[in-house]
Amino acid sequence: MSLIEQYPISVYNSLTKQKEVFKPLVEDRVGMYVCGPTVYSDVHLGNVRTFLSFDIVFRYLKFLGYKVRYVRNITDVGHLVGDADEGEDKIAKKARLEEIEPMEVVQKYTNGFHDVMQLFNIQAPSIEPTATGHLIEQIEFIKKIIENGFAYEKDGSVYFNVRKYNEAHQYGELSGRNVDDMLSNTRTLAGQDQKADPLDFALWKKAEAGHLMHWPSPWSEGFPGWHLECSAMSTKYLGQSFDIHGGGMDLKFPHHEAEIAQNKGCHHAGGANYWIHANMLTVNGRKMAKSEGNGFTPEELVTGNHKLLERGYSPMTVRFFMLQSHYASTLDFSNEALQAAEKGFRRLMASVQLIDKLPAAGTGKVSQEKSEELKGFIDQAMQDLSDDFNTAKAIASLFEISSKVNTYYQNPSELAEIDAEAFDFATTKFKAIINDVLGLVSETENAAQNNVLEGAMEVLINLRKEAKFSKDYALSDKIRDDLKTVGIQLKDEKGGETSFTID
RNA sequence: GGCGUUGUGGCCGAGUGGCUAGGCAGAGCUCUGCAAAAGCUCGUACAGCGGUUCGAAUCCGCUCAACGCCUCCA
Repeated sequence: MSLIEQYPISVYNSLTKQKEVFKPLVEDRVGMYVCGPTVYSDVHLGNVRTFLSFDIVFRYLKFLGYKVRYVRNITDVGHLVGDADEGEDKIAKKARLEEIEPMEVVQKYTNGFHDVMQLFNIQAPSIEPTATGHLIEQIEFIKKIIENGFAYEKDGSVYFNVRKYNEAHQYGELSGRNVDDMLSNTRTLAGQDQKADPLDFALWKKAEAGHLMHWPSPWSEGFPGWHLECSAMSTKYLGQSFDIHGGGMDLKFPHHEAEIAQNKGCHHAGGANYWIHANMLTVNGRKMAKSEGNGFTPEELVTGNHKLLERGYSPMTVRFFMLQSHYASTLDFSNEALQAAEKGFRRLMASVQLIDKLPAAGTGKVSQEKSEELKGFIDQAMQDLSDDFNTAKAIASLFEISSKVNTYYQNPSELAEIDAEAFDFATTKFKAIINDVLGLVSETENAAQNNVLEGAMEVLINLRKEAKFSKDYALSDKIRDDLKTVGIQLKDEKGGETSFTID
């Protein structure tokens, strides 16, 4: 029985607003599209959370044995600069500010984005298409929507006709809005722009004089609308219908709503069967966002160089911290919470490393009950992961195994009662879930594996042993305390051996 | 105003109609020359008010509080 059959996934589908059993269109294969970053500034921690959430989905699907094509775009055409800025391309604006080529901005922040993804051990998608690389596809997409009568041209720009679309389909099916409500809400705001209706949105926009990024099209020299790229690229790489579409909660409306409308307006299929939305990272209860001034870059996070940070936190600590909550819940950041996560993470990883130091299992009278209990934690963790990717719950089971491992180390007679096969199964899966699914890796291993350091530590440990042997506790304690102040913790083990860990 | 979400013990955070979430912090004990680490034990939490039910933190209603999105326009 394959893992896919053994642990069927259920997922909360934003489109139907209920938890559903996940069934891909093609057996054992999954197509997933996630809205990527707009590369006009550094990503902050809130962005990281979204991409981490889908990293888990990606990793877990693969872990179960699915073949996954994961497409995550790079938005390099640029959207509107928020707040006060008046209708100017985000990237063009930034470019003029820094007096460099728009594509230079794009390259710089794309590189930066990749660095951040790597820092947090977030895997690269299968395909990472750019909007500027798919102008032709987008233009063709618009042509079809016009042909189908759901879009119109006005002065070189093309707009999606929401009202017309709504006659044949349902605009607002994802976000739970209806056209009439929206119309009555905006009647007073309807400006004198080119749109025939305030609800309409741009598919193609004619470039104003001085606009830096523009391309030729049948309608004008201009650029594509900001919802379009995802429709065009998901269709190209995953097909008109595919399995999963993900993104941040804040993209649900209007972005994803428009995407569905464009898809149906073009080829009648709405795109993804399952929509997954990751929730926001908050700081003191407020969404982390540039405009709030409460976002920090990964660099600030690691160094602790930010007014909200008491000190630095390692990337894996942050990753673990985020995985301790469910992706669909808001997660509130605080120094206290991060410090708690740091300790918990270390505890978990310490037990992973302890497994290799354990004696053989099953050397005594084997208890089936205890052996099954151990395997049960793995089973539970898998079930939890299959239950809407509940990493928080799965981690609870992992800590149970962690405790068991510690017990076995301290009391080998307990391990003697565990069936060797069961032990091997549980510990192998334990490591695999931590490393492959949760993407957590030890941050101390490399330092500890340094040969020179190992040698020096052996010298110190032996010196201390001699001091202890001659009951010179003042000296032995000094060695230990002084090492502690430089970040090395000595531990006197059961058998008289001494080990060390690096903070 | 519309749509959606949330409110859990000192902190962070899972959660199912009845059975211990888990992590961190705190208390006690064990081990230890002393530490550290680890193990064991402990707190009986679920915004408020009603209702459904044999039984609800978990279902329904109301109230309060908080948060997110809302056609801007490129």
